[in-house]
Amino acid sequence: MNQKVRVRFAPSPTGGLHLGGVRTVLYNYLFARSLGGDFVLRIEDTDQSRFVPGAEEYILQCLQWCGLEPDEGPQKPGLYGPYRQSERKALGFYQRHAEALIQKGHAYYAFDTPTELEQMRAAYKTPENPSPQYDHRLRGSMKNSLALPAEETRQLLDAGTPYVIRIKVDPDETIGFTDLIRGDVHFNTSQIDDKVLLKADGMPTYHLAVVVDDFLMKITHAFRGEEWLPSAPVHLLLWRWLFGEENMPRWAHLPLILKPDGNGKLSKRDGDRLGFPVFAMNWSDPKTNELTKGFREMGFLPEAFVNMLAMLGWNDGSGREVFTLDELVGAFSLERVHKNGAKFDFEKARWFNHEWIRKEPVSKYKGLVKELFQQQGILAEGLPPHDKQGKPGGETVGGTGADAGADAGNAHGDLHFEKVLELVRERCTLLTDFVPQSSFFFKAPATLDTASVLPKWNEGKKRFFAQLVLQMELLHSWEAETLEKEFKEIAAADQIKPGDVLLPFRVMLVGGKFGPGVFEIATLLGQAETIRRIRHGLGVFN
RNA sequence: GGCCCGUUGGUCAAGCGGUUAAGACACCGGCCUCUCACGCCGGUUACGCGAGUUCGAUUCUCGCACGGGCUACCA
Repeated sequence: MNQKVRVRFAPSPTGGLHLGGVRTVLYNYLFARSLGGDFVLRIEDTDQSRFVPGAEEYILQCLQWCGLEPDEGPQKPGLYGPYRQSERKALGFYQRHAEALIQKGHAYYAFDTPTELEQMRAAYKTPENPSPQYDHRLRGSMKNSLALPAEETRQLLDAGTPYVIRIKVDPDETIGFTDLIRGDVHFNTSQIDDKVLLKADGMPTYHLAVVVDDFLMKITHAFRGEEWLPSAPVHLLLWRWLFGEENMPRWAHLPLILKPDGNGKLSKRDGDRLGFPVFAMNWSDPKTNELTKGFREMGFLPEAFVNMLAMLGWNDGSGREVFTLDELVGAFSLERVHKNGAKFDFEKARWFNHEWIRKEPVSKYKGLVKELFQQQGILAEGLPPHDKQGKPGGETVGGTGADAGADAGNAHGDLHFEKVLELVRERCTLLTDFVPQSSFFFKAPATLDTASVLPKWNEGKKRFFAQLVLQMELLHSWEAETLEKEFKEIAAADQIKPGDVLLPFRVMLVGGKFGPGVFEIATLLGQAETIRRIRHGLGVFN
């Protein structure tokens, strides 16, 4: 009754970790945390043909990135190991239970070869029944221990003939269970086929493994995608015969995440096609070397990714959308999980990220942004950027302004770097946006948007900027307010509307028509660099 | 084909017998403004269809339609 809540995420190590997979983890996690339960990671590597090296480590890294780390798993064994099904198979966990089912008359040996199965399907296929099943109707005419004389079965077994073990589902019974999300669900056993439980290689299929492992690992609540609903009756039967239906975990079949356009469930292909990630992190297939982009590398904050996923199929009813993981733990309830699938909307995902970039302290992600700058060659570790550009040492202004502070590699530079991020963050949707939005702070623009300036460029403006440079050089304080005041005074003296020279000023500093307020920019740029850029701009425009 | 699940604006969704049917994203106007963004104001767009139950159905029931999932020695 009052047993401890235990949930599990049981992925197959076959490739990248899909959005839907992460959401399943998330709901598992939220449910377990909110009830003080355990969250277990179990690796379902029973299909050798689909096993991909590195996939397990990758999954773990994804969970770490998302902040959804399991309490137990292959790398953190608890009392219910091992946590890889291949290892559990080696211990005979599954074979034993499959045999037990045969003893009880609920399973049987089947010797049909893959070719024979194909032949059967071809032979019985009709327009009304396009996919004939190996079931109570057909098993009598197949090669199995139910149809064959006992003697022949023994001989086949003794001869080492490859076999599988199939569940024996008897017809005409209605079985059902109460799904935590969907309510009562019923099935008629006449529709259920004799699924393979143990494969010829001795590995269990998902059906046997999930039941045996959930029992052995004392799983109390099992979440999985809706695509599993049709096989739930098989699992229910297995529970009934093996461990008792009353011990079966409560099931919760989660709605699917669908393609944004058209219909069907979201696949990696859709992401490639529509230009957005589907995997949590970059995944490169070891066989094909094909690289698939992940949300992380695309510039998403894990907090935003998780938040977005949580809202895809659940909400707290209040209209609130932005939640931290801890807040989600507090607010989450299975009753409010939707039944219907949701089309994935990348725009909305971007919006969540934007919210999080604005919400989090920049210190939380400045390291990531710094890396992006370094990748682009805009910032080098430990080197003041302007020096790196080969400015003559003598020209370096000691102690004042941006030059001394632009080095993001030391404490002082760090502060400057944070100020820059602070200034541009609200126009960044993805972390990668910081590069185009603020690289001009560290590297003078390579080209200036002359098209926006030249048509209206004249002698008056030329004079104004020459005057501005002179005045700036005399300034002892370098703050946005005084700058703006100075700027406007010169304009007034020259009978120029400030609005007319603001845009050229901006273009000189950043290269184009974008960015935060010009005086804020100039402040962070520093006196020397600002003057330098104005001079350069004058050279270009004249 | 069969079985199962689902169906509120373009998308995510609130609603749980009586509402002018929330809100968010997107979109379209406007304001703010040195640019871009933010912010603010405003706008377009929805209960799949048909029966029933009821004084009254978006809400309950049943059909239909549509969408989705499954139908492997894959998970």
